Order: sequence, then structure tokens, then C-alpha cells
Amino acid sequence: MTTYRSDLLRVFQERGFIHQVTDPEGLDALAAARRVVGYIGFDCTADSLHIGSLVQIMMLRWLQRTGQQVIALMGGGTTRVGDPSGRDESRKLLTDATIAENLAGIRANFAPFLDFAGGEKPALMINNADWLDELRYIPFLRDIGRHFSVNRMLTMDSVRMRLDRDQPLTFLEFNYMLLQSYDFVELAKRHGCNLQMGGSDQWGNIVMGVELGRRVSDLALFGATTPLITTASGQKMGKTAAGAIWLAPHRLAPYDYFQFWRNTEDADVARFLKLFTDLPLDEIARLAALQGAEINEAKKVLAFEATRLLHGDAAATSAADTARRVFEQGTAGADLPTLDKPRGELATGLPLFRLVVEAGLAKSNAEARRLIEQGGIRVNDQPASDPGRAIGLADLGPDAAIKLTAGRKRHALIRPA
RNA sequence: GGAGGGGUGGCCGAGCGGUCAAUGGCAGCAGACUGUAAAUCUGCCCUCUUAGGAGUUCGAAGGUUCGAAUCCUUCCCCCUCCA
Repeated sequence: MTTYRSDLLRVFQERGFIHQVTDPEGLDALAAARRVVGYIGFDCTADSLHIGSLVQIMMLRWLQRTGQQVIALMGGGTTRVGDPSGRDESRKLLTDATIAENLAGIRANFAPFLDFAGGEKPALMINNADWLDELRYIPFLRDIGRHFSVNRMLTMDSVRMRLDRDQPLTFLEFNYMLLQSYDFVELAKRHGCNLQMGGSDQWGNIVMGVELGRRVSDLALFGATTPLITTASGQKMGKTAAGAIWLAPHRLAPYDYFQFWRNTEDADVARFLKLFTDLPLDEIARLAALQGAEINEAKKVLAFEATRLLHGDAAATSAADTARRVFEQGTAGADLPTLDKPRGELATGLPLFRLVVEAGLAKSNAEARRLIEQGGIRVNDQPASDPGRAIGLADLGPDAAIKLTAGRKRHALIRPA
């Protein structure tokens, strides 16, 4: 293991951000002189990023915190093409209107993590549509295309995976790596960018950009990738029943974000603390030393810190408070999802299974019935096994609400309105 | 354009005229055990239901048949080889 001189690479290494680097010594020297201008590209395939991009965002954050220039590149142009990396099916083509909406949403994801306004080197946010949309085909082929060998491109993982599995790869997608390489060179020319980072599946694309820079303009460019973050039990991180763990609060409530981290597997806690919080390493080492049920304390810290970074102090405190009330005191908290029901309807009484659906604890009446029949639903912490049982004002608990619980962890409140 | 092989529930993948709402695996949900962890075991896993049933699924649309995911026709999409 190399010892780095620069804060940047030392942090990256100590905290587990680095998987591969093109020229560690060269980059270290550049970083030690605080002359790194680093970027990561984000395609606009949804109106929010999710936790799968969080390592990348945290990398940009550290880049800025160690005194380097940060560029968050929005893939307004490349999203129109679609990156085949890591996918064995083509992406759906998105309309320009959708891409524009998505871009706006993703832009907002970065605000909590990077400083775009003040400081010595405010982060830049740039859209590659600025140059890609205007590309002219023949000049592009002559200037850029001639530096790419199809033979070489065919050996790239992203391409080979499709070919090996007999999955179609369109010419459109095949061009993605050229465009990404071109982005890197364009950013180098426009903003002196010299480092591209990304997930491990981006290694091929990044290396091609580095090479293109050298061939076209004799640029010294660097590339680095993060490891693929999986859970200790081997699952790809960030997928739950409810779907992806989104960063945008309109997609996933801060309380649920908090709970996601709170439920981290034991074996992942230390690694995640290093990657997804700003806590100093000695503090993390202390938390990582906890054993058995005490590990829960470390998980609470992880959940709180991760939530605080994204949603702020107030939201994190509130989420932690709700979690404490619900799980440690067995009561209810303000952040639980709440369904307001007209008082009149509650006076009459509603069948339990319907409320379970309306409260979002089941997707269909049938599923709600099953859940109840299997003993998976509690009303005010009392087991309820009759799907048709009428729930009404008589069931109001101490908080002037009816608490519904599905399984161990999913809670919702019904309030008369 | 020609020849062949395919498109099945979130994914993989059986079925090839009735016993098929469709074997199995993964993922997911719930129960037990626990520490809001992992592992393990058990149950569930299209929708609606007054619980008797009913309705919609096997690329799309037609057709044959008492009866089709299974046969026929046309169309759409994918793969392989040839041109």
C-alpha cells in the first residue's frame, strides 16, 4: 500500500474510496500542489440520484474539502445516448423534456454536499449538452473518431458483456464511450480539468478519456474509480422493497433515509461510516470496536450523520427522535407516515385491510388481507388477525392517532381530520 | 432479403391441447429466533370479492376447438448464420 503525500489521496485511501487509479504518483503530486480539477459525470436518467451515486458525491465532497476544484458534470447530452456500461439491456430513450426535468432534480441533490457559492474554490456545475448538442458529425469523426480503435472498443467490458450474452448493443450506445472521452477532454480545455472519477464500471470509459487527451492535445489526465459498494452479504447496495434509496426528499422521506442506514448490516458499519460520513477516523475506529448489540450505537451514529449530511440537522434530529420513540419506547413519532381520515368515516368505522392499504403498508387489498391473516399487522401494538375488523374512533391511542404496524419496522399513523 | 431459433408472472427459467393463476430458483413480504443486524427455519407472493366465487395474465391481434401459454394465420420485437 502506497503512502500518499497529498491530503486528497490519503483521505481517499484511508476511507476506502479508491478502487483503481491510472497514475497514483502523478495524481498525488498534483493533489499535493492542490492543482487537481476533478469531475464526475452524472446521467439524468431519473429526477433524483440515489444512494448508488453517493460514494461519487462524497468523493467530490472530499475533493473540495481538500482544496481542489470540483466539477459536477450533468449528462444532459450523454443521457440522450445512454450508457451501456453495466447493463445487459438498452436503456429506454428519454425525451428531451424528461431529461431537462431530471437534470433539474439531480442538480438539487448536490446542494447539501458541495459548496457552489462561497469558499476558495466554489464547485462548478456544468452540462455536457453545452458542447455535445452542437457536435457536427464529420468533424467529430475526423478529430475524435480517428483516435478510437474499434478493435479496442470491442474489448471493453461494457461492450463485451453485451456481445457475450447475445444482447443487442446499438450503434448509438456504442458511441457513448467516445462522447464521455470527449467530455473529459472538453472539460480539460475549458476548465483545466485533469481528473475524472467514477464507479468501477466507468474504468474503461475513463481510461479512454485519459488516452484521448494525450493523443489529441498531449494532456496529462488522470482517472480514478471507486469500488462497487455492496453489502457484506453481497447484495448491491441501496435496493429495498420500496425501491431505490433516493436522495430527493420527495422520493424518500428523511425518516426512511435514516432508517435505511439504521438497518445497515453489522459487518458494513465501519466501512459505511468511512464512506458516507465526515466523522474523523479515530471516532469511527472507536465505533467500529463495539461488539454485539452495542453495534446498534454505531448504527445510530451512522444513520444520524448520513441523514444530517443530506437533509440537515433538524431533519436528522427529528428522524432520530421518531426512531427512538417508535423502537425504544414503543410509542409513535412525528416522522411516521400519517394518513388523515375524515372524522365521520372513522366514526362509522373502516375495515382494517382498507386502512392498511391506504396507509401504504400494503399494495393491494389482497396483500393487506394476507398480511393481516398471517399476523403481520398490529393495531396500536396489539396483534390483529381479522382483515374485516372495523377500525374507528374507539381505536384512537394516546397520541389521538391509530398506530398501524406491518412487520417489525413499518409503521403508519391514522389521524382523524 | 433468405434460413433457423426465440419472446412465459420483478428477474432467471420450466411447461408445449384439459388436472395451469402456470414447477423450480432468485428477489420481496410476514412469522419464529434476535440486537430495528446477519444466518437459519416456516408461511405467503396477479386483482376484486358480500369468501360462494369472479375477472384478467404466458409479445400483439385474429382463428381452430367443448376447452389454448400450448395448434393455425397475420403482425411486432430479439438472437444466430447466410446475402
